[in-house]
Amino acid sequence: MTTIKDVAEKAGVSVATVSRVINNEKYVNEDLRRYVLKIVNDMGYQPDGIARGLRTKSTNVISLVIPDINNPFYPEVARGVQSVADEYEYVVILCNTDRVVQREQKFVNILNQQRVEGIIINPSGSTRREMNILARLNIPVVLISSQNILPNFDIVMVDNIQGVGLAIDHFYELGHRRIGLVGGSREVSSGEQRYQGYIQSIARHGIPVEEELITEGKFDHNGGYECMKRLLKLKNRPTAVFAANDIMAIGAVSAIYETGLKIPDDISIIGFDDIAYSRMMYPKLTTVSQPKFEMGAIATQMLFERVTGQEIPNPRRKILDHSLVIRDTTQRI
Amino acid sequence: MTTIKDVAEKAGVSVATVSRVINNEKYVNEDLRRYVLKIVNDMGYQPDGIARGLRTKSTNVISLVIPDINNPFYPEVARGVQSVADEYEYVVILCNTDRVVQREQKFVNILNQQRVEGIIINPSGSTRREMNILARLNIPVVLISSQNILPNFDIVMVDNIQGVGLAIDHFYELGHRRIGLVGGSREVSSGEQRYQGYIQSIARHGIPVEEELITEGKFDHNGGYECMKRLLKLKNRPTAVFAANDIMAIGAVSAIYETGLKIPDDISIIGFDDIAYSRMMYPKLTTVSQPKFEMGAIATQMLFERVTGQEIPNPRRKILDHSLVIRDTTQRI
DNA sequence: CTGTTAGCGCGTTCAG
DNA sequence: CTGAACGCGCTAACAG
Repeated sequence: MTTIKDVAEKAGVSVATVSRVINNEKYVNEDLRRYVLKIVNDMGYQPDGIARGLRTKSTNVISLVIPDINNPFYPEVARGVQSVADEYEYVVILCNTDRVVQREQKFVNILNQQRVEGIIINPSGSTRREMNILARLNIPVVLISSQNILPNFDIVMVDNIQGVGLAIDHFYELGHRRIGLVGGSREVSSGEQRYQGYIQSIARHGIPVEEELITEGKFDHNGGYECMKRLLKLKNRPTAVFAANDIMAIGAVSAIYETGLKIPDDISIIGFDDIAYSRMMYPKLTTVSQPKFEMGAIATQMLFERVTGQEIPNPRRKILDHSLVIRDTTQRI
Repeated sequence: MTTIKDVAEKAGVSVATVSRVINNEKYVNEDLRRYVLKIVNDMGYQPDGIARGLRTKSTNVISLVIPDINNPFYPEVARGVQSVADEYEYVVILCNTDRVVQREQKFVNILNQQRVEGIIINPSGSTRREMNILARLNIPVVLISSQNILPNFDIVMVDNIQGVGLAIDHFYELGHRRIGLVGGSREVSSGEQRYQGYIQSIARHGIPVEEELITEGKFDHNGGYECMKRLLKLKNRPTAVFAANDIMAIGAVSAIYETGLKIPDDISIIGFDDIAYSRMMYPKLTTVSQPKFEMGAIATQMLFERVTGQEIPNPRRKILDHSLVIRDTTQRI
């Protein structure tokens, strides 16, 4: 690796001058600048980001920590993150925890050591202990799609309770009264919130909440499949089902098809997220849409406002718009 | 941030001793070690990865550069990469180029400056120029699912030509003779190879190659959709279609459904990759399966063999097994 | 406008 | 077994 010193020697100037040239500082003679630049190019010199980082206390890297890279929701968020990170000339380290909290903590530790300048995270769990670990880091943290137990972090999310409300309202208007829940793990905040949204909406319509209609599983395809299986075994099975996310909804669809039932003729179904696949599948999935790319982009924007040292005293909470996208998996009873 | 010096002062020892303790070196008194360790924990000291990196010339980070994070194929590969990176206590910087070559080059430059220790890449393009840029880096590079123009890099891939052969053979055995191609961009090597596989297999069965049955589009849902649209407009449309990857196949399915045709009754279809959706959708997609997770894991393993300085003289080429997974989108004519 | 000097935080000699 | 001194490659003062 050629260093700044090599360049300086070859150019017959001091390292300081080379440093000034490559950092585009003023106060360097135009001719000299051009000359040095030429040498830099000739030698293929690229400044060592590590050494520079040690000096400037900046690494130009942030990180995105997510629970499930196989759920297309997160890649879409990641694209949003990258798009604004690009503007700032930052790279992003993507960490996928596969929902194991222990891995998440290990990542956070390593990231801290690597001196990333900020973290955007959708926690794999939401206990106070985990939040404390994040709080102890001395770098900005933005939470995505997650309720904060400690009021320390900026948050970007949609209103899950209202979102689920839209879904249940739609079922109600279509005449459904026996509505099941294919719920996600209530140990993560979106799981809990969507559960609450279900309960509240059902109650609001004066429908009795029935335990047997409520299931809970992992936030993935198999989780949805298993939950739906249970619902289908009921003597009096639901005519409509809300699933806590699209992947679970797709799992539920698989379960329903397996028993020979038709969608939406026999059972209506609504998901949450509006991943790309929802409009690629047949029948196309009715779902509560949340702005994934924007969520990543806005979170990153908020992160950089802190990374760049702007003093923003209070944690901010940004609620993004959601909407019900009615497609082909819902039908009047 | 507390530094090694702070710890040393508090413990009343030299920084060298603290360094030895945290790096688990021998030759330090057991009692002293325990004492220092306690101080380290009390103060919550974490060594600065940047400073350490400057000294040791190692950053403990590698990178994975992919063209399309929205194609579930790549997240699966990424999981494989992460799984072995974890073992080595490395983190991985994920760069998504959205298939723009220019972005890829920018990433590679930044990564080089950040002194990542190795790169796993599925190039967004495959020109000699791009390969040269990679070759000039002085770090190990492993190519995934990509032919190498320059014989400089380790490669992990499946035999695309044989893979497509499996698909065409299956069509042939089912009685199909009019077989269309929903092809991916031939500017990337997997696109070109799968095209060649199609041509060769068709010819091998003594079927005349017809230009009108061959289309080419972007390697995504819309690409497949557009290609299929063109095929459907033909006076004499194909009875079977091979798509260059599953996402394109799903796009083709959308196009077919839009015209009211049935799958597989009216048209049979086979994809490539075997992404998770392929078995979640209805009808379930027949496809050529390649081992995604393993591909990432093996590539990373090969990368680390070079990162850790083992002298492996010749570039290696690892061909992984593929197989045809027959599901519900193919049928006897 | 340019060069000299001094660290950033750490790991590594080399003495002791 | 332990400590003092040096330097990794770079940028930030401070002189000139």
